[in-house]
Amino acid sequence: MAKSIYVGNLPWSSTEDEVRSAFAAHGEVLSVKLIEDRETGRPRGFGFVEMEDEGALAAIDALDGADFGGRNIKVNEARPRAERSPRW
DNA sequence: GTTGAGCGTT
Repeated sequence: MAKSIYVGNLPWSSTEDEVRSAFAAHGEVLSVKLIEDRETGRPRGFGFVEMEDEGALAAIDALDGADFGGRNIKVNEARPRAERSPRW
């Protein structure tokens, strides 16, 4: 299973490809998800990255507070999210 | 054409 990573303080002009490239340098990136306002469609400036456990820890330790697009991003382990479709 | 702490919906 993979580990979810929260990435905040991102530039509004940043893309998933940039985030994926930055995280891919420290481990295998399974998926990248940038969150944007579902109502207005504007980027919220943060996102989530799925990586393997060791890669996630390495990326968090290496990219937390690192310079990304001219800003120091915040990288931490993401909080558990509610299931999209409960089976019961 | 804007803004700046935060935790997501495919």
